[in-house]
Amino acid sequence: MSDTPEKPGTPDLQEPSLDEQIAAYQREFRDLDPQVEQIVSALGRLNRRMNVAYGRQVSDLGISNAEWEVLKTLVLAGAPYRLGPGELAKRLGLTPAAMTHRIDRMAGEGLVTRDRDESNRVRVIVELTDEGRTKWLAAMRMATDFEEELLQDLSGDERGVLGEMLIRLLRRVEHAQPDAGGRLTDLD
Amino acid sequence: MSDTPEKPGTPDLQEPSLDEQIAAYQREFRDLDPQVEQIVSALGRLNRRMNVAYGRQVSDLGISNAEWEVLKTLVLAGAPYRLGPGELAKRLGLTPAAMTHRIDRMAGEGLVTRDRDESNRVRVIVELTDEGRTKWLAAMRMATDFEEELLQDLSGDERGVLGEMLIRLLRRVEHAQPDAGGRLTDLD
DNA sequence: TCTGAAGACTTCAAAGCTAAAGTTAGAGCT
DNA sequence: AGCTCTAACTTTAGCTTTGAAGTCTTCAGA
Repeated sequence: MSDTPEKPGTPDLQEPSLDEQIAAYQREFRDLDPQVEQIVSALGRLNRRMNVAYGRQVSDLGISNAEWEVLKTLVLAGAPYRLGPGELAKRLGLTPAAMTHRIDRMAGEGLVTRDRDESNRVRVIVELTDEGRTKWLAAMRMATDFEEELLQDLSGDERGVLGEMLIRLLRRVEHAQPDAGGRLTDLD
Repeated sequence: MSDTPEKPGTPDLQEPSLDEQIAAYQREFRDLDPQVEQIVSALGRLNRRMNVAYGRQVSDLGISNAEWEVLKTLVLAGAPYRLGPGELAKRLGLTPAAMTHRIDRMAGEGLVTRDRDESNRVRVIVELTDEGRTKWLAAMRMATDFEEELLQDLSGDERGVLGEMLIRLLRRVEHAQPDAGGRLTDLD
């Protein structure tokens, strides 16, 4: 009964420290480059933690991380904040089937509307509602506060350097085409 | 018919470029710090792409990303590569229920064994099989090759700087305790 | 105009996860 | 011994996602 009090839905996550982990890997796998491993593992852990943090924040608004992703995508499309399910699915990396269900829920919650395109009745138009936009804005404020806090220890120069390096890595992964050898391709 | 030929299970993922995305956000949200946004978005995208890449690689070994996580955790525990379901669940950030099912599958595939602890029959011991260890090793080789390729453009010095900065960020997120205000907490 | 084909979702069945409700073994009292 | 409590899984019900199989336009040809 003394353990960390957490919101349900978020198990505890007890990992060995990064240093311990790298040391253990080196014992088991001689060829490991500890510097590379440090970067890769830190990236992975950072992301996990960040996603949890985002999830908790937006849950206070009554939405899930998944729903927030949809809101962001619609806002990014620009006014009038409309996209078809297929396009949404592509940008979010989901199957169209999953998108259908997600839109169902969100429409039920009043975050978006779903209508047939009258000029081409095969198409469907998903549009952000005012409520959806309001929630997006609130989530955005919380997220940017959190992100600023996260980067607090880095100076402006350091941030520039970090951003530049990450973008170089990103380019390497994004530009790598789906290839025969099974390396370097996209999506989660 | 002309689109990228991909393995099934991995939708296309068509996002706007990072620059476009940041520009769009600035139009919609005045307070945005583009430098922060660049770092955060790049982190997120990098991780998505990397996870997909890992997933494709290990699928060639007939295992899923989820199974590979379990193999890694067992190996990290060190010889004789044993852990209980509860401990595994904590380290992987899963519920015990999910762990039970995952172990079921993996035991069925011969990657691990599941036995009751004779000295304390409430406990269960999950142990890596030789086959499991072999697959872990093969996956590890593919992963490290991929990671080395990913970091190819960074010099040794740059890698050091990057790693150090990421660890500083990680510390900030990991040390932040689950708190009342709903910020900075853990798990995926 | 009718037919066939393609495109854009939607529906359906099955996989994998979470939350909550069991089970069962070991521990501490009385 | 007998009881109750707790710990460590397992089981059950319900979601969310995927892959595959529809359904319903629209368009191009015959």
